[in-house]
Amino acid sequence: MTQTTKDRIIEAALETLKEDGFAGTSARSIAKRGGFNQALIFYHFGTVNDLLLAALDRTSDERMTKYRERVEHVESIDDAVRVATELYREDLASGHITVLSEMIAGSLDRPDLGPAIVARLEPWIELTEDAVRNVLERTAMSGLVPARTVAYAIVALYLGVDLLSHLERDDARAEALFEGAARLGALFGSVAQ
Amino acid sequence: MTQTTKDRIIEAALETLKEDGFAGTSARSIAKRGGFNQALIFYHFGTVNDLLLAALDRTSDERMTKYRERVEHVESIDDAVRVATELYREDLASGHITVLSEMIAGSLDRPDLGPAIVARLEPWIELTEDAVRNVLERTAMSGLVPARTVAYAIVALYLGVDLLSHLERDDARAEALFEGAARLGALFGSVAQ
Amino acid sequence: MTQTTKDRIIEAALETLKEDGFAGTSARSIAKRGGFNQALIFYHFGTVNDLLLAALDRTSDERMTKYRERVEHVESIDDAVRVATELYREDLASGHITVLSEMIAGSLDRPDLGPAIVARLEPWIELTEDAVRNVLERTAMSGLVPARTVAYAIVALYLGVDLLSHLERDDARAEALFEGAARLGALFGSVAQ
Amino acid sequence: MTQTTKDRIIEAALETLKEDGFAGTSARSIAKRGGFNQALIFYHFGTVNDLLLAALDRTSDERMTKYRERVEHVESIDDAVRVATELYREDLASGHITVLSEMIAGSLDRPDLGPAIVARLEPWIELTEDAVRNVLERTAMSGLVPARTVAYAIVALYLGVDLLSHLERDDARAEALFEGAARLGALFGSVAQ
DNA sequence: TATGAATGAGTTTTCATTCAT
DNA sequence: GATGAATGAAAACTCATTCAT
Repeated sequence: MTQTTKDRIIEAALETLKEDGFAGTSARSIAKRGGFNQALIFYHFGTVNDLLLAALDRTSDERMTKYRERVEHVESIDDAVRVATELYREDLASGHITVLSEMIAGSLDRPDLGPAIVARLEPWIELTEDAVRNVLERTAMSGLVPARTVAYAIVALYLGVDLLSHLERDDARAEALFEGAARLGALFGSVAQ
Repeated sequence: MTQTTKDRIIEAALETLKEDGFAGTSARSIAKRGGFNQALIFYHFGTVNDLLLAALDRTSDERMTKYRERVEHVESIDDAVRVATELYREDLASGHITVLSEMIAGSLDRPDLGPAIVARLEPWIELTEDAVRNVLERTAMSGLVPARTVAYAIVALYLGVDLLSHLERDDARAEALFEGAARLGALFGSVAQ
Repeated sequence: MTQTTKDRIIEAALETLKEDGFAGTSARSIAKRGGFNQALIFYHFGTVNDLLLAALDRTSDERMTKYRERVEHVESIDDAVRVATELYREDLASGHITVLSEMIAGSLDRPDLGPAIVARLEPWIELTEDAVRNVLERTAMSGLVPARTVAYAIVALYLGVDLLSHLERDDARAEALFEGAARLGALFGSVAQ
Repeated sequence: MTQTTKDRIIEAALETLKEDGFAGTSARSIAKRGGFNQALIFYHFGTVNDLLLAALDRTSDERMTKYRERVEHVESIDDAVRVATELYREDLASGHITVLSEMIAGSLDRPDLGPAIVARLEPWIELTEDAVRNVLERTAMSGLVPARTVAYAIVALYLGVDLLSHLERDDARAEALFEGAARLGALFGSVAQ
């Protein structure tokens, strides 16, 4: 299947976001990287913002599919930690984390982008909520704490870890965190079951 | 005591950061808000970056003092959650959260700011580590998981929550999270002691 | 043939260089004189430096063509002095001298411009060297002094005279110098042949 | 004898001119190098321009004294070339050439500096004229060409060589020129006497 | 669809100079 | 004499966006 122009533009935007960061991602830099005319961006997407959102949607959709597949089969805390670790590593390798961090960070103070980003975060919280509910029910821990709040905490934690790894340009601490979580998960698992 | 010009500039920078966000914080906008000449910033701070870092240091120092006082007396999980909640609310009210979020987010892809921010984050992780170690020791849970990793997770979570609240311009979810933590804390407290 | 925008910009730059001097030649002043937007300069030339060099190349190329034509037929010292005088007068009238002087002077302590200027001077030294060699050979004076050194001296002298005329805003002394050269040339010519 | 503040400022200006070039010589950079307050420049010299001229006068006066001593005893073309070569080398070593070049180049298009520079050049032309006349008379060549014009040519040549050496950051060609002059001088000397 | 050209508003930073103390 | 603070104007350059073709 031939790649449409819109696709080419979105891909150039994603690459630019990964390589140059949000601040380095301008109509000019995207067009240069993609080898097309600046104006094409405005023809196809109207504004740079809209292109950026489309690009975020692109990676998010891809990742969301993968996440759904895996999360469905999570049954225990052990499972949950293992799957989360795997997905995190994939996110990191694919650059999805970079794009997400850059977009969130870059959108913080842009009234035109912020709300759109928030909306795009919601499905992730819901997905996480499903998984949390799954685990809580099976481990007879439901009722202790609302699944929604736990999900929110997990997403917030994920986001914070992303930002910090990104800032430090080092994910050693994130890895240590996942390891710690694995150990705790094992412990709780044995207690809770 | 009369306020020095440097103070006035720092305060204008903080206000601008709070009101207009990182992207809206330029030499021009700061000077306009503070009612002084743009060039004065460069006279006193050399670069905009340096002013921004000085401003961040200013709020951070103030908060750090408060945090230290309170964290010292934390002895139980209950304590820890209660103090964290209080401090979070103060952070929110004072605007410190806004400034911190904006600075971290804005610095993500600025090679000149990023490392400086990372360095400024370290004392917070250490402070948290002390508190965590305190609690772990007193609740006979040390050894389960390294205090440093827990501290890192807490700071990352705090950061993530800040960013999300900031993005949503609503802290209801953060409040729910603290409430949930209080409940969990109570539960664990009774178990662990 | 219609004039391209690049041409318009180059011409505005040359005019500004002639009227306002190197120090007075900024993106703003060029754009104002040419009646176009400042940003157009950066769109077409990337930097002000590059525009300035393009402008210098423009006049230099024009003059170089003329010089080559005339220098080819130089056979005697008389010829040489006569042609040099004519060319100098044309240079003066066309403003080429002004542009050259301004660019050289202005580039003295600009590490980004200096080397580019030096490179652009070389062809002129070579052209002069050819002419000098021509004359030396025909007048049986070769061997006395290296043609290259004489060429260097002539270019340096030309440059010095340009600067001084420019500084004084008066070329009477330059004219006197050419007259003196003519007289000397006649004398030497009769001796050397 | 203690050094006056004016002296300190002038020296700082000269050093800055030598190290940073004309464009790098601002009130701020001079003050920084000299370790005094910017405003002191304006207190003592009124404007930066006036300080620069005072600095030029300082080196020029020093060199002029030296030149006069040596030029007085010039009697032959050989002498003239030898003395000129020595003085040039001293000028180069002392940095006087740098200051002179920078000032002339920098003043080209500044209506406030240009004329002042021209005035300061005149004594040098006169000094050269004396030397030329000396030599011409003793070598029975007077009448061939006006001493004044020859002097003008020599000064222009000197200036051109300075600028070119300065631009190239290499004085090899200037040295070659002096050598060539020495050879020619020897030849002419033998013919003319 | 696509593009090269064009623009107005914005950025950080540096400048010579002034002024109150 | 000397200084720290302050200022208005200017510099080069980048931005998202528009427009005619």
